[in-house]
Amino acid sequence: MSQWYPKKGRVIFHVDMNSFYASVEMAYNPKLKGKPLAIAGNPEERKGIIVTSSYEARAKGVRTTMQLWEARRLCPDLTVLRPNFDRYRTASKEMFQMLAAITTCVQPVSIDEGYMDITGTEEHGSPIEIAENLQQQIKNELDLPCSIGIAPNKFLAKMASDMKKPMGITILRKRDIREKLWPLPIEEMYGVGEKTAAKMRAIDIQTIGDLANGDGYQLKQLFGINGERLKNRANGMDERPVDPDAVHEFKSIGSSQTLPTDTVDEDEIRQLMNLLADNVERRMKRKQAMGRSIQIMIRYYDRTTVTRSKKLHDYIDKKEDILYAANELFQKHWNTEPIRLLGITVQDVDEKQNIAKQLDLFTYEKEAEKEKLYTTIDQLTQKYGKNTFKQLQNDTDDELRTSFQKDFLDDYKK
DNA sequence: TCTGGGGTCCTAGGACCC
DNA sequence: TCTGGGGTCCTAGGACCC
Repeated sequence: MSQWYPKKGRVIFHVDMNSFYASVEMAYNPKLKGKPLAIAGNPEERKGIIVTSSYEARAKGVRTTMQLWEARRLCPDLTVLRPNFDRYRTASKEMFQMLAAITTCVQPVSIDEGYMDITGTEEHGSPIEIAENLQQQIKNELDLPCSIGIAPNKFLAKMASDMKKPMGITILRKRDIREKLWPLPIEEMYGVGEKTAAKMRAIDIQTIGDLANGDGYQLKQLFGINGERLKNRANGMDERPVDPDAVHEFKSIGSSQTLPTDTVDEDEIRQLMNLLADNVERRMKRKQAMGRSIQIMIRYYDRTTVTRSKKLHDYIDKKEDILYAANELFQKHWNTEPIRLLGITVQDVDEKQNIAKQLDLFTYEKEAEKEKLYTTIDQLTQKYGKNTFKQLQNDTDDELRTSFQKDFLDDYKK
């Protein structure tokens, strides 16, 4: 007979900073508090889009990705600041330290949000007490608002943190799903974007509840593995662990930039490629990383975008190597039409220390192999004398013969 | 006078090997 | 002697998220 165990669920937090960049600026300069504030790119260079805005600005209709001129039209007294990433990184670091003081099982997802698995941290209090204390601490010490979702898994915690902003704490248990999650329109589900939402509405899935009760076969046909996954999540199922190491396992480092105006000028293009390679090198140095694939992105005047990539023979991290590989791809694939944006990304990235380990292992294996082969050669030489190499040529053991020929035979003859 | 810049994950076809 | 099917790598593109 199988024994009945009480099901021991997890307790997951999703901590989400509210309008993070704008809030950091307000904490830095309290005179901005209570005013409509937006962080935006350079208005002179057609990159003037809203990155983040304060709740006061949102109340006037200002939205992320909106053109700056449009935001100003909706909200004439809008204060606009350029992003100050160093400031945001510093605040982010301090925030994550507060999370880490509660549990080491913290997974940063982006600069302003992260998951925590607080299962088994009862000494800090009940989940709600922990959340309330954490939220207050972030508010008191950093002057920053956040929302916290509490749930048995990552997906539900993420959805929960979205339900009450700013400064919300929301619990979303399995038994709350029907009432709190299912009525939401399908596009509010994490993982469902514009395209997927449109496709779902076309098959009459309007809410998360419709998805939860949708035809699994049809969803699989239409969306593949993602259809199954989304349906499971809509039913509150998500086994993904909170992974504190994920943040170190980054896979690519890139830089891209939109030109002030579309161009075919090769000097201008060269200058930009140079700048991008510089950015990538700097960020790779900062992360102590190297990579062995290179990708370029060309967005043309009409916004059609191509990416071209190439696997390299060696790991690279130097600007000259990045630039050389990127230029090669660019020369080969540019169709000479006016360019709007260029990007360079180094992929297959790993931390230097890991690469060193891989190389060490590789070298070690080579050495061991070599040792083994020398021993074999010695034995063969004893047996065949001068005819050893002739014997090897005729050896029917393909693997052995090619190994000898390729790597070591010449060496040994000397 | 549209739509930035940083990423991740998934799919799909062709090459190549067994 | 014209043929199966599986696995992995490489490349390109698309969807999504913040």
